[in-house]
Amino acid sequence: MATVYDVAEKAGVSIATVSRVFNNNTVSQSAREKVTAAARSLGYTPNLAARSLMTKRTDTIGVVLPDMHGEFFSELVRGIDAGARRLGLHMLVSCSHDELNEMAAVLSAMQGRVDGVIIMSPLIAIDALEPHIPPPLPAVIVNGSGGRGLYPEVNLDNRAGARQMMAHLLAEGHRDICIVSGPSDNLDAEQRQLGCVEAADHSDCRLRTLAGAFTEASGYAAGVELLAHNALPDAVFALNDAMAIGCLCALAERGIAVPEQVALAGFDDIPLARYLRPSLTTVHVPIADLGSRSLQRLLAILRPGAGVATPSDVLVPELVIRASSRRACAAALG
Amino acid sequence: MATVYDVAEKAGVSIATVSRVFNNNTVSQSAREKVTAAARSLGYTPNLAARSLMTKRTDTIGVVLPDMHGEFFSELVRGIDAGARRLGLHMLVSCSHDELNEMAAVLSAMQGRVDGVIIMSPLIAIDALEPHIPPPLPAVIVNGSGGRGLYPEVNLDNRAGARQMMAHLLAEGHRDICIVSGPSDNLDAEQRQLGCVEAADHSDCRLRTLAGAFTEASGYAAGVELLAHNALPDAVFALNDAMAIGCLCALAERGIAVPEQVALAGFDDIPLARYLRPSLTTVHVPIADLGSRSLQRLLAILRPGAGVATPSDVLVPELVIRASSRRACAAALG
DNA sequence: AGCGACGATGTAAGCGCTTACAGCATGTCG
DNA sequence: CGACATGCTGTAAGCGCTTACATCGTCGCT
Repeated sequence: MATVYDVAEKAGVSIATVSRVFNNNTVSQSAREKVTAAARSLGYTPNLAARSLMTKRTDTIGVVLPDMHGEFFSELVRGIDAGARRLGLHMLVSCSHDELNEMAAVLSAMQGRVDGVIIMSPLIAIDALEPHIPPPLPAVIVNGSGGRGLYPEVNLDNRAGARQMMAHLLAEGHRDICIVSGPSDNLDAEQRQLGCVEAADHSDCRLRTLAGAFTEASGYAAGVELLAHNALPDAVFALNDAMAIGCLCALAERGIAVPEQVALAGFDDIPLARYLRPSLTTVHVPIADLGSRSLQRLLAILRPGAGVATPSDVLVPELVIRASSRRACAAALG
Repeated sequence: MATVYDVAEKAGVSIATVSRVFNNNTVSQSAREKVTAAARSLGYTPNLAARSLMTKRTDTIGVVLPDMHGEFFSELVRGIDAGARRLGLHMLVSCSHDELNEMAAVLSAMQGRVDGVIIMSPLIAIDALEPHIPPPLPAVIVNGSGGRGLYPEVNLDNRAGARQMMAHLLAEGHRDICIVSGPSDNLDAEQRQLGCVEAADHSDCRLRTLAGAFTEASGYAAGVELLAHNALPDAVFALNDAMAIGCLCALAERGIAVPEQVALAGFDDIPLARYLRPSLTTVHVPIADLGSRSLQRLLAILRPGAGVATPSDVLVPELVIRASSRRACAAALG
């Protein structure tokens, strides 16, 4: 590998001039041309380790995810990557951390490799995680509430989304609503459930809960359970789309018509929600936005003054009404 | 930030000894204890830039993807990450490169940041890409055929998968089969189509093709098209699951029963394929395996001798027969 | 003509680390 | 008892780069 010395010699200048050319400092036009020509002919690329040894920067940001299953995470990464590339930043990704120690290990291993990290931790409470974030490491928490304000957060208003959906279901005339919950330790799930309860409390509706785990399989199981007890609600609100799909499958298998006999709703608005039969009423989560927004936040720390801080840290999801929740005539008349 | 000097001073040893402790070289027990104690109390972490300046290693591998849409890529990344973490490697990810220049730029930007790269390039022919891979950068190509053997490849046998599915459809008695193709420049799509044609050539079946783009929307459009011409085939084979879902939606909307009136099959076996109504017959692609296998290949280059080379570079997908392709009675009797 | 200002360039000092080499006790053997 | 292998440890030389500082024309000005 060629070094600054090789380029300098070939171009007939000093190494400082070579360095200046690659760092856009003041260099005469003639010198710049000689250096770039020499560099090209030698196939020179600056050694990044040496550079970051001097500059203390890595131009890389870390992304720590609990998992990589499903479209949610890939969308998030996409959102971050898009912004990062525009800024000339790289992205160090690590997933599959459902456990505190593992998360802490990854975080400390990232130290020195990244200028900052974006952490998504719906399973691990932030206040438990905070002590494990190496102090010199700038961090932004995405979609994980419960922090003590040590790190900026970018959150999705899961609660508001759930309330919106409940309002919609109530407006459609449903009074016996069953929610399929998420994993007990998942903060998104918790917030969504809270929103449901809040909405129900302000109404005259009956709210039941069936345990789920944010997977298709658990949604399917919930659907089976629902039918076994022979007490179909007016509407089923699965707290994510994957479970709604599973549930829909169970209902369809047993000949229950959606939305005629029971309305169904999900949460997330994954791309294929609209292609289900019936198309799925759900809450649209701007996942990629969540990613790009958290990157902006991180950047506001890394390059103070450069980027304007985003106005808000809370993204409000949007109700998407499709066929699966259309007013069931029978329920409306009864 | 503390350095080796600080730790050495506090522990009363030389910096060489400190370094040895952190690199598992021969150090007396007593020295090791003094150093680890000093390091802990100072919160010392080795500076990775300085280390890789000496060692020429980054302990990081690059992953270059064309995109991050859908579950395919996230699964792939998951497969790679799992292996990488076990080996103490980090993962630099970059996505959204549907264009040669962009890909080349990312590749050259990764040089010096990674010890090797895994490149997935279904859109860009490998022989066009190869000249843009910096020569000193070890690389493995995953799922992109057409290379000249300069780099190891890990491929999925798309053709065999398609042939299997065709054999199944033929065995079910279908003789008028319509395939919904993928994007014209996508190599996976190309191979799958080739497999279909091969299988059809060895049979007495009629094969039609409708253009698709690997998206739900294009599958939906294909379904609409199919019905517009009023000439329903015996079976529709969408060359990926997303299109099968879109197609199913279009058929269902117009009251066409699957599989009674027309059989339907997909390719990929994305997690929710089994939860569709009817559940989708498809070709199971071991995506995470593709990822971990390519990592093994890369490792075989990076640490020669350490890992046993994998026996094969070609993964054969597996037919998964579900409800959507069950023999249509009418067709069987007719 | 002589002054300071200024822009381009070179020199050299590290950044924090690994590692070849040398040094220095030990213990072992002829 | 000297020669020699053995096991730890320290010294010092870089890895390839950025950048403070010094140098050196050149120019505009009085």
